[in-house]
Amino acid sequence: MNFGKRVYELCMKIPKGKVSTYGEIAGKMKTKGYRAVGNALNKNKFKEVPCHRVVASNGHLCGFAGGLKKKAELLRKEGVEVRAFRVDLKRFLYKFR
DNA sequence: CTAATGACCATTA
DNA sequence: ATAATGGCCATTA
Repeated sequence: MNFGKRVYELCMKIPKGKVSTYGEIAGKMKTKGYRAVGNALNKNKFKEVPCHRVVASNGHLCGFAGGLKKKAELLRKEGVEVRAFRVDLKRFLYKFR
């Protein structure tokens, strides 16, 4: 499960109040397995990891193990403006170095 | 090993 | 704007 660990590390690297996309994460890990990234989180569903800060490339919130609603609320609590399960990537997207 | 699934993405209509 | 299609990767059955 080295792959899942990679995603885990990257997710926790996301600062509070910012969000990231599966595409960015996948690109950072030199792979195009966007789906594998989300899959790893879903299967592992680390509760100690801010996986809720990861949204789709279009800024739309995808499924979340535990409740999509919860994910939106969590993001809002962090300071991210969530509108109809959508986030403004222009302002809240954190680009990995 | 093969087939199917999924918290995806981009293109095209 | 939404809908459909093809492609990508890892995990699971």
